[in-house]
Amino acid sequence: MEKKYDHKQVESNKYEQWLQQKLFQAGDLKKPPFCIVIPPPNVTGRLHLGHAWDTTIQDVIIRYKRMKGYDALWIPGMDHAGIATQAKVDERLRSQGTNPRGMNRDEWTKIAWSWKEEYAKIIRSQWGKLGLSLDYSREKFTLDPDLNNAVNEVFVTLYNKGYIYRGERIIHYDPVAMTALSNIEVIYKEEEAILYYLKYQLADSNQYFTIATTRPETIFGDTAIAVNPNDKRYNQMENKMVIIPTLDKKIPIILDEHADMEFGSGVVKITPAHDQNDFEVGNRHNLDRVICLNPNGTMNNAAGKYENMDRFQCREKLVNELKEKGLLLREEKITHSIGYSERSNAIIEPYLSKQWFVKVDELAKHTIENQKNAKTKVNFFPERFENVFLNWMTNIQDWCISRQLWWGHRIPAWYKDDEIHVGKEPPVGEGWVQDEDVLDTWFSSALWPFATLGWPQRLNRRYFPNNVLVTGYDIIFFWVSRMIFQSLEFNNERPFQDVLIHGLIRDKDGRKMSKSLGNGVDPMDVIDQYGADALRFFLMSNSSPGQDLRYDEDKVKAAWNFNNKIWNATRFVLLNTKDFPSPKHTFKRLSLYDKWILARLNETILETQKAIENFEFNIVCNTIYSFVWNDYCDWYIELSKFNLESPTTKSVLIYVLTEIVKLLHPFMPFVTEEIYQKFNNDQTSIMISNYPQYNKKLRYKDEINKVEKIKEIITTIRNVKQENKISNEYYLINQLNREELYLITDHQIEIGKILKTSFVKEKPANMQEIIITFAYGKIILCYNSTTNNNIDKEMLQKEKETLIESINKRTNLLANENFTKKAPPNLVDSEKQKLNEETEKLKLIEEQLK
RNA sequence: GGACGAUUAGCUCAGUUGGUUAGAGUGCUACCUUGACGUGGUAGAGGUCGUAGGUUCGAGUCCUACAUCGUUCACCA
Repeated sequence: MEKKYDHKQVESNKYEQWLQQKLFQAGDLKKPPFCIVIPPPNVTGRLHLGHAWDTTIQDVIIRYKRMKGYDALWIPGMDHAGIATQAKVDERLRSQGTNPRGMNRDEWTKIAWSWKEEYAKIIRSQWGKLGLSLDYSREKFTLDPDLNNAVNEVFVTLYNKGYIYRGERIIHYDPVAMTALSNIEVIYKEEEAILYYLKYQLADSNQYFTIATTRPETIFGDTAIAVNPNDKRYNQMENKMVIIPTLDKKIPIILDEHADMEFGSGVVKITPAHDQNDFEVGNRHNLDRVICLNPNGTMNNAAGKYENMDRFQCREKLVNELKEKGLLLREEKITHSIGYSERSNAIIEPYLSKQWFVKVDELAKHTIENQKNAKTKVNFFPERFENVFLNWMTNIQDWCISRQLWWGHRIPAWYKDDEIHVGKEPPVGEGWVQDEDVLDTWFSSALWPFATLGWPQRLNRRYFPNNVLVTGYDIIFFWVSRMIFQSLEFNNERPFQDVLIHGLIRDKDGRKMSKSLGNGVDPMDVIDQYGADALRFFLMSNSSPGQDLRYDEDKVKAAWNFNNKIWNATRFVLLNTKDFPSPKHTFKRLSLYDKWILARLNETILETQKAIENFEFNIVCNTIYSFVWNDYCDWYIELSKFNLESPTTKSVLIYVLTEIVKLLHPFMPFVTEEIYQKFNNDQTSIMISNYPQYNKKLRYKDEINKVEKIKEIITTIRNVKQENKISNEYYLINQLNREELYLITDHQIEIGKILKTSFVKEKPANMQEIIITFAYGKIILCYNSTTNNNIDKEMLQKEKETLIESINKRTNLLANENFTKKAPPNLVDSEKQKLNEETEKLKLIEEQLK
């Protein structure tokens, strides 16, 4: 074995072997089922650290459950990611000199599919590097034919129920991706903008209104101006006409509550085709809807001479014209929020168009109702995210699902004149034309937990509902909520019992990782440098449920160091158990230390078990880490060195190490497999070994106390030795109380070896002494020095002071009847005992100070 | 404006249902190179737990208010 841990060597080939042995494949019907479906990554690119985190959590759960005896199924898959992928494919085509929109749809789609295959390969290889135990025999893609069938089934059913409708509405329109978006695909940012005050002249007088707008180019879509019916300044002017600035067009003055008397001049322009509120005003007053923008973000013929000019260029030119004509009264800086497209980052335009929508209120009601039933609800971890979810569900708006793209599930609707046919199959007869649009990607993702399990043909109920879904809080609205309401609607059941929500990965300075900041970290680079085990252990041990995680390379290094520590512990065990593995394993005549480490292991298993079931992986990692490093390596291995010829010691060394690698396997699959194989005769994988189990019989409370006492004595002596700068020539005299006296006498050989000294009966001549005080007696340290031992006195004095302080505190506490009456009795007892010990110790110290 | 989260050691973070000397990693200081590991070992310094009140025998933990940072929803002519 190499002295330095080599992650590249250890991690190579293992994944292929696991695959070959079909260890990731589920389906053993004798075992209880357990199922997770992966949140399908987009086929737009490579996996990032967020994916690594998300999937590692799932792999930990799956590997743990598999070792616990479950038929653990983890279904892999990928998402077609409509807008994002189409943009990437287009970008590539353009860079090759092809205009993607000039292609025919089928040709383009072929290219998109080859893109998909290309990236699917990359993603699969990255999953492999991470060590994810995915059952590839069940892999799905959101555009697969069976998924398409599920999508159509859902669309047609909801349409027939009246939950899906087509209508002309104001939607969020992305002029770069040239498609409609749902409201949650818009990201609002607070920004400074200019509020332009425009002069709307009355048609038949010199009087005018001052109207403020941040989007002057939309005046071409104005069809009225509105004042509040209660506004005495203007309400008598209803139905009079005003002239749109720069245009020779008259529009009426209307009375509507929408106009806020307090805001600006109290008069607002109404642009029904480019503003949600105005659209509603328009409906109330039967106003025309004038669209003044083309789908690509340029002005249309309603803008007259500005036709075909970009919307922002038009704004600039128009403002100049208004200025020249004296129609711009003033400009004012304001901050307001501007909507950007989540995908293309283009400024969103509210736009009147005919789109498909899901009417969500009934579905939402059902979902909210279901959350009140403890037996059928989806359990959120951490719980607080349930409120976030319910809050959104309560205020939900209809979901715009049509997208003007080529990459996606085409809407199963056909038109012929005024007729419409919605169905899984095209209508018979001539002249029908299918809707050009596709569905929102999330429409298909929403079916993921059951569409991947054979729905609607035959839903595999064995794995449904899924046991747990793992995802980040950023997609609760996009995905989690939609999976829940669709599953309740179509299966009358939750899609998963539990949903585990994690945070986002940030950079070392707490900033979001993003392409534009260039602060992203490629998990494959990290794996190359430190190994997947180190990356995984870093991710799992440094995060707490629902909280964001800062990426810190130093912490990955620390995880690597842990790897190296285990590796070298293994080296030690192997070097010293050459005749093992053999059938000679024995736990006969266990020593005090053997019992101690077995009991500590047992405690570790118990804590691990408890925490892992609660998804508290940081606790699991830290518990195992400290057991391995502080108990097994620092103490047990050190102590074992004085007893290495004993087969029992060898057996315990191997046994505990084997249990350690099993405990760690879900977190660090590669190195644990490597080590497990070194002690495993039959060559079966650690993946299918049994996860360590707590054993009530191995508590050895007495032995734990004894060893903890020995550790305390050793540590205290080391401390005194260092504080007093005592060289290695020193001796100890045991003057402890009876019980402890014998404890130390029984083990004085190894204690002496560890402390590099020995016990003597009397102080050797010419030596000075320091008395080390414990609650249970004293040990005298004899040392060879010409210096006086004032330091010793100072130390004692200091110790005395803190002791007195503590004794006073405790005495007061115990004198307080409220405490002794109300506090739990065991607490009161332990306080009394501590007080006794402290008083004893104080006596001894005072004696010495005399 | 509503809701949620964060505020604990120099830094990054844990801290279960309140239990009395608040933990880890990293960094820092001193010492140690006897074969598991110097990517290590040993010992140590370092915190009035954001502020102010309150409940309680007892508060980092529960309640109220405030402050700072962040997230999110809504509004935005």
